[in-house]
Amino acid sequence: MKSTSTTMKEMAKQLGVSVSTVSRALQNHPRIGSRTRERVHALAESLHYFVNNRAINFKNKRSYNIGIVLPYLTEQFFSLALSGIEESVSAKGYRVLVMQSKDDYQRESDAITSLMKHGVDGILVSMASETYNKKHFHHANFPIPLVFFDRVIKHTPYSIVYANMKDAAFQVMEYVILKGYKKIALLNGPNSLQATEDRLKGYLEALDQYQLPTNLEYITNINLTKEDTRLKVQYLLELPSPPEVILTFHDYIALDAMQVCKEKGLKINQDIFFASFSNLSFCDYLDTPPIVTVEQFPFRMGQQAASILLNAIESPDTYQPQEIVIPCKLITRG
Amino acid sequence: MKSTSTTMKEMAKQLGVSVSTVSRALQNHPRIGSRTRERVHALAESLHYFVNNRAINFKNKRSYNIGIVLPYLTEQFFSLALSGIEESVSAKGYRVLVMQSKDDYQRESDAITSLMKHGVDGILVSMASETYNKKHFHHANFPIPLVFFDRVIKHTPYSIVYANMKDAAFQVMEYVILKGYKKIALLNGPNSLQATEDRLKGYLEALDQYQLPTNLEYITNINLTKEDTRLKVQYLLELPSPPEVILTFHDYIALDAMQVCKEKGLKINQDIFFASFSNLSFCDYLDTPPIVTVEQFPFRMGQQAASILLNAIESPDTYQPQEIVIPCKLITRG
DNA sequence: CTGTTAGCGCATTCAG
DNA sequence: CTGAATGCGCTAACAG
Repeated sequence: MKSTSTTMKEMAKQLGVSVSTVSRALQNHPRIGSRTRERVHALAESLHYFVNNRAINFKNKRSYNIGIVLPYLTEQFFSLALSGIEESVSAKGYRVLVMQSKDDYQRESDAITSLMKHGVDGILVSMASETYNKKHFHHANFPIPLVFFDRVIKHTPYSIVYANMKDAAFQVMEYVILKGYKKIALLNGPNSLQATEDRLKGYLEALDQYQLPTNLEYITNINLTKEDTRLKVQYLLELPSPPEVILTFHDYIALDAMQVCKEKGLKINQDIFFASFSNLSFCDYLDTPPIVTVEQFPFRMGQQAASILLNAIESPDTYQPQEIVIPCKLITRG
Repeated sequence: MKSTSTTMKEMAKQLGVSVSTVSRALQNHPRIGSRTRERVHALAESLHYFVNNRAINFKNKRSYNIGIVLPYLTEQFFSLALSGIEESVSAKGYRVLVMQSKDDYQRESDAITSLMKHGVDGILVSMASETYNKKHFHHANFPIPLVFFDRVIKHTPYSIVYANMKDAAFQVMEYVILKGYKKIALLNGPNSLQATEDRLKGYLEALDQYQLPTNLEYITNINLTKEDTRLKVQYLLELPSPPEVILTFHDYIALDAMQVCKEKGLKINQDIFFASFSNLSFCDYLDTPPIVTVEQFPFRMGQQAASILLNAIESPDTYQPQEIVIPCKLITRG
């Protein structure tokens, strides 16, 4: 008894009128007899009729669905961004289709294809860290608009929204250097990410500007897994001259790195210090948080990206891909 | 130049064949000339043709979209559950449409309506705390299957998946009582939630079983906002005989409650203790975490709920609403 | 092996 | 004021 939903057709039949009459009655079209309108409405009510928006959208080649592809829903940064996106688009009558790439190229590519075939009106992407090949985006842009946020590709025909991480990295370093530390390691992300490059640039620029030596042993990359973090922190701690401060890719990494240090008997914010990015809310509850971090405003970033995408969807003729750089805010603790 | 995507119709015209031939060629139908098939595939390739799945789904009255309505994407519990849902359904070719109710009745009701009209294949809901009226769910069940998770309504025709919070509350209390504490307050959630009632039952049962007096002053409800938490914690601390332990609705609340205590000069896990629910990952990084909490397995809960829903969608004839109670696991610290 | 027809649910011409 | 016809993109039953 797969009770299928009521259609206009059935109602038309029951009332002995045409489908177009039912359609007009339902949308309170001016040129409809009030008598007929009443009858249609009454029947619709009793049959619990509700429109099949998919039919309408299908006809209009619109879905009012926005696709989102991001690495992990469980990372606070992304769930905040998603929340901003959802808030923005739902206010304009759109819905959000989320897919996780889990930092995997194939999953990301499949997700994009799936969204395209399904006919979303636009796509928002924060790239997987393992995405070196960017082909899967290129066939996606037409005819569906695509906007990158946070993990973006620069110099492409797409709009991008991201935080100025080079500047942020510089500021963080500046803060640490002015605190008097000289041996500062960088636990950076994977090289496939623009954000990794930007952090490195800011890091190097700060060392340069404050005339500190660049020690290549202090610069290391991780693939964002816990295991790799552990490995690289151990490596740093076992250097002949271990760092005083570790600048980590973001707060999650800092937390795991801290664990490793604690296991080695080091006291955080005493024997070793951390600087970081992201300003995740739970750091406020820590007794030994990173001494400095960066607020990247993921919620706002999501809203911005969504707003650009909606604009691209609703005014395709005047739309020009744009690049929005969100300034970061330094958060210092002691 | 709103470049609309290529259709089979166009390709058929270009090749001088019928649309059905193109359709068959594309899906490698057995009864098609290999010559024709090649030509069609070649053209499809060069035109970057991809199927419009919406047309197919529309025809088949399926969307392969699952709607999710939950309070907040930013709460770790829900993002974990969503992650489990996304993982389960995407493995079976479904996509996930998320909407946040923000614990608001109207938003929740609108979300459900929007999803229904849009024609999702099924809906997963974790109820808004302000949802007292349950009407909006009832018209939703036909013809779309609906499954509640975590914040469920018992005794309804819907499937429900939830953690056994009464049992969990009892176990937490038992642990606290056996530690020797007698003055235990309950900072419970809003009464609209089943989980609130369950926690209260477990709390009372434990007091009863261990023959401790029930002090009504120790039992208080909050609406899950930071402000209300602050208010109620202050109330508890100002009682003539303040509690030694506060059992909070979940870890987020515990964190905020701890802040209030710290501001009053109390030392956590010394002057006052906390017990809680949820076992959020960041608590592992705290120096003074709740002494006991409950792992509710939100990821698995999401998976379970998704699997029941998919089953309801794919085998509607044999589907029977079911009630899955996920056992919790006590996490003790110190 | 291939073309013709019908239809999914609806809005929208165009005719009365 | 209302009905008939058309089409959105595609598949499938029915004919050849």
